[in-house]
Amino acid sequence: MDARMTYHHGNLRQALLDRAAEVIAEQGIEALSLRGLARDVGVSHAAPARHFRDRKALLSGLATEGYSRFSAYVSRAAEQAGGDPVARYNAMGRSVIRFALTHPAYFATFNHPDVTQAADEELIKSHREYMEIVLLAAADAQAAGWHPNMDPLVLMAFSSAAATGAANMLSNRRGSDIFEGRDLDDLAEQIINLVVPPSSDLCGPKRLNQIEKEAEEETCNS
Amino acid sequence: MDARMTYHHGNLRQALLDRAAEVIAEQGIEALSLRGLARDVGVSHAAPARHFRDRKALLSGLATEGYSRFSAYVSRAAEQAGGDPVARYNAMGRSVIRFALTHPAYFATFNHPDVTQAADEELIKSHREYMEIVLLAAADAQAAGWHPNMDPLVLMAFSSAAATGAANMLSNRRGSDIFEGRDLDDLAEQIINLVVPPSSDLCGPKRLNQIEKEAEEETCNS
DNA sequence: CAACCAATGTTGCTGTTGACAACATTGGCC
DNA sequence: GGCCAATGTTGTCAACAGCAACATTGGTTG
Repeated sequence: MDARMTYHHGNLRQALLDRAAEVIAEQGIEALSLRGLARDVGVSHAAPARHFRDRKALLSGLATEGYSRFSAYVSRAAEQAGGDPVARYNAMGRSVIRFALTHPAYFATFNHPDVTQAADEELIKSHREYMEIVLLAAADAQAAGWHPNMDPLVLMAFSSAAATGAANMLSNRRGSDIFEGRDLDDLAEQIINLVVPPSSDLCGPKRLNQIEKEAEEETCNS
Repeated sequence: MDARMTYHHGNLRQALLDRAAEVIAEQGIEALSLRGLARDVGVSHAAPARHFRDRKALLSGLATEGYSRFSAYVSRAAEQAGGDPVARYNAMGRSVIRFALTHPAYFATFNHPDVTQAADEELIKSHREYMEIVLLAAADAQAAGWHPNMDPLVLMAFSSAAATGAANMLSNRRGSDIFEGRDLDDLAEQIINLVVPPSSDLCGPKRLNQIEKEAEEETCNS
């Protein structure tokens, strides 16, 4: 009843993005239509075109916003994890899955064909910023003893693939899958622990002495 | 000019699936329409409805067929890898990525929201069969020394997530991503080697003695 | 202050698509 | 020979994307 009464909406672009996130979370990404959004926001059917050329552009905008939030979310998880770079990287991995489960709408856009095929400059930039955050963190973890001899880019690719793959698997559950009855958070933690051992008790040259001293059990495998 | 002349097509269902795979590979999954397929196959616009209730059902059918091929493809890769269960599992991981790159149409359906949200019985069965193949192979690799103390289901989830995540990442490349100029096959191999060490030189209790004997370098980390 | 104008929103139109209903053709089966 | 289930066709409707022509607004500038 406030801004809606005026001819100009005031912040239509953001209103469309917000409503789009709601619709996706409620009814899935295929149920999204520009005209539907226009109706929901209380605006004529062609108004969205001033802000988003077409459906792809809207999804792309949503993905751009999503990557910003994703970056912030993952960075915050890293900060809260303390000082050990390996523990931080582990926490980042877990946060990827948590983000996918708590913000399914944004996460759904990341892999949507409409978004991945036609990416505009802004989206590419947003995505690259995210990847660079992860790459730096991977390099830090490496410097602290995680796979010391690997190419950091490969390490980043591996861990990103595992984390987003797990996030997909756990959020897109099919009707009767094998994970029936499992605790998702617990499963996620175990998976990420296989990607990045949670603390710095790594199985590598730098740590072999330490391992030998221990009870010869599950330093690397449990 | 052969079967098309008769009133009944003869094998419309399969013709639609085949053409759909072509269209997706050429123009992407969003460009797919039932009416377009009907035109391409030379049949009236409502004929496909006899075989696929709606677009989702078509994609679901394609995914079902895709999982069958996927299972066969991955199983074949395992067979060709020889007898060592760990090497076999590694080969299966690489084959997942190869499948995604060589059969993008089928792979694209696996993660499509229309397919993941409404899965029919057949699709669920087809998907489960694939997962069970992988689960058995994971258990074999485990018995041969790969992460001996972990829950096999978690191991399967981890490696599947990593492999399909990597497949997604490498097939859905955005415009200017970090992997510019890299050899995809090489990247894929390195990633999978981080998931499952290629041969049985594992980093685990059973192998610690062996590690100690070696030159204290990259048994686990390179 | 008045005219202008760029940004934004509206109305109306066209073509495509999905979904449905009524009808036609075919081939197998009794 | 007739029945009938499976399959394909024609016709129709509503929703949508995309476009064009027009309307309203607020800020800018002479």
